[in-house]
Amino acid sequence: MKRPTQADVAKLAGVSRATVSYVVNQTAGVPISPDTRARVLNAIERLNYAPDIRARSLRTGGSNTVGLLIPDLHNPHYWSIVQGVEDALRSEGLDLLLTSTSLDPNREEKALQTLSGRRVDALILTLSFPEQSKTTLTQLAANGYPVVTLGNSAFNVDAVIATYRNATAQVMDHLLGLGHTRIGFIFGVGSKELATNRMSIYQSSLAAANIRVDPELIDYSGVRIEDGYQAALRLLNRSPRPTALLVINDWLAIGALRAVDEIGLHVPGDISIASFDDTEMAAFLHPPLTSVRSNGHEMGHQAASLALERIRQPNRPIRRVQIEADLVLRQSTGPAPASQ
Amino acid sequence: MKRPTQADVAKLAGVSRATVSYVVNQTAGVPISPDTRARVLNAIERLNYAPDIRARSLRTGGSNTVGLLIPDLHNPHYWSIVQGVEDALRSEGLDLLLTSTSLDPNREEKALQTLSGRRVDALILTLSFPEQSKTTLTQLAANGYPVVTLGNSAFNVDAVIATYRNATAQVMDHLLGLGHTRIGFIFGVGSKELATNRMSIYQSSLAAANIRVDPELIDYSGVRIEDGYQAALRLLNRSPRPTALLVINDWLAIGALRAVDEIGLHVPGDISIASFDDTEMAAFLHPPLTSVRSNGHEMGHQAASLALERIRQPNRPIRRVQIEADLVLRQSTGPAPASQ
DNA sequence: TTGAAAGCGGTACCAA
DNA sequence: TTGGTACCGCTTTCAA
Repeated sequence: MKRPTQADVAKLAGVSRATVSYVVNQTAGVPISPDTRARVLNAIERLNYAPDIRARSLRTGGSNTVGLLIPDLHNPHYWSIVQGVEDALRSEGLDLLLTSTSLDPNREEKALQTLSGRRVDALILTLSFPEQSKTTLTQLAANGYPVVTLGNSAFNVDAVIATYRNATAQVMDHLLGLGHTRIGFIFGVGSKELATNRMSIYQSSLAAANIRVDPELIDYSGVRIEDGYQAALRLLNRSPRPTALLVINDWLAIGALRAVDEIGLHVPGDISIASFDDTEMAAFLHPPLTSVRSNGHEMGHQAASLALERIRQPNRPIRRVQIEADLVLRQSTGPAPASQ
Repeated sequence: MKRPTQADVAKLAGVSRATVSYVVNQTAGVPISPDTRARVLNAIERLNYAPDIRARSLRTGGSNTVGLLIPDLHNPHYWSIVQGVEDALRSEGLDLLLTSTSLDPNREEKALQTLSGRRVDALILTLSFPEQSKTTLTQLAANGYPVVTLGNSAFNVDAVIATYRNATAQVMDHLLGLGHTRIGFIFGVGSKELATNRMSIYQSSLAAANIRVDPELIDYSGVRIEDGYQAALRLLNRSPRPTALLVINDWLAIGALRAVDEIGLHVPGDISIASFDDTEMAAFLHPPLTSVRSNGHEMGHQAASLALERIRQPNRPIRRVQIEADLVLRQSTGPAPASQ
């Protein structure tokens, strides 16, 4: 039981294959008599014909599709990126091909190859392991293939990056200003390189306040909620106990909140918690989270725009779009408890 | 700057296109001399050649890819479905093509067509608007195209369905047993048809306990957290106030928890909350949610297995896999408050 | 207004 | 062990 092809339609309608193509695509400048058109349409209907996109794309050279690579399905931040890309693409009538690498370094490069092997019109990449994927990516770019990196500007391609510098400094100042001196950091990220800048600002902010950076207060956890929970338990068992926790994303912060709760402490009375991303849920948690907003939707949208521009203007100079993160204050941060 | 093709490689290596194909695919039964192989490999390397998957798939008839349609990126339940599908596929070396419809009825059918137009080897569909997509889907199935529906068994195709019947009755009995008589229902679902069975059990359970089904206690909300929050506010403003809230999924339950909090009430002291899906976060919320677990990962995994079977055995009889939801009790449900 | 045929980039059969 | 070539399903000149 094979799917019907253009030829089947042509035969049934008693026309040539070219004619079928004309009516299917409403090809400009090729007038078709109402009668023929009707016969073709009828045949299509009866056979339930739908064109083979592979063949069309092979012939025309364009696929009308953009490929998107994201690292991990578990972090809601990425879903807003996907949503942003999708919205932008859809409004231009393009399709989205989505792949996740589940934070597997080997998968990432393979996925890259698969995606580009499909000859999608452009690639939007949120890399977790830039080092691993470097060769493949560089070669693609060298071939003139439209590539946009998201959250990474280490390659010679269009890029969208969130600049966490100021906002991270702000959140640290916020915590320091509230009198916190022992600030734990739950650093659960797929690949360390992704967030080194945030780490270094965490450290330099402490240094600027004349506070020693205590390695015991930095926890390199996994990326699941459970990992955030465990990390928080570990940190809260240090003594003296930290009075604030900075968490690398909202998702892990959920786990941290639970840990505080189970130990019988309160947020923000005993422990302040601040995180990154400000995803949809942040404002609704208990208590609502102070979070550094990095607007995934906007990032996705911009990335898609860059991709479209590049498709239409292959030779325009490389562009980098920066999206400035900002701090959203809510109830999960407060003054450090008076004494310890 | 076009990407190199097989022909380019052949020319550079001084061999025929066929030979290139042989070494690329390590075609069984076609021995290639070490020398030629080396020359070809070298040419591939130098040109940075990667085969065009469209062309290959066109010729071979298989794409090694399964398409997955999900309704909505906002509900974490779907994330776990995607993850389940992906895991199953990956272990068999297949690729995943993901599309979301953002709960737009028009998009759903269009996405269906795009996906099938790509001639992926199979389609896994989580339909929100079965009525709209009926024609397209039926025709695909009639053509013998491998299709698996997830959460819907209304079509004559392989299907994975979660049976909520028992677990929903259980959660209702649980609440009724705790003395709740006014149980609100936040029914925020992309399309009503998706959860009518849960609704009817909600109603019949009440009836069986001789409790009138109060339409005022059923809130048809949207699908975002904010919607769940607003719905809860509305319900909690009824008088007499409901003492328990059943929420159609964990995501909306986050909003409901927030609403209770803001009104100054407590869960479960004043209000019990139970929801569906039992996604990763449920156990970590404040308080941990009583939830009907429908194991999205398992559903996705099973769906992928059915798809694979169907690909390999196009004529095997249609199979339906049922996944029984079960109730997970946590701290968000408790005895109804003594008096009102 | 319609049709014939070349070709997109591969695969695989058959011959050499 | 390698090469020639028909063909997958479509688009797009060019001619009729």
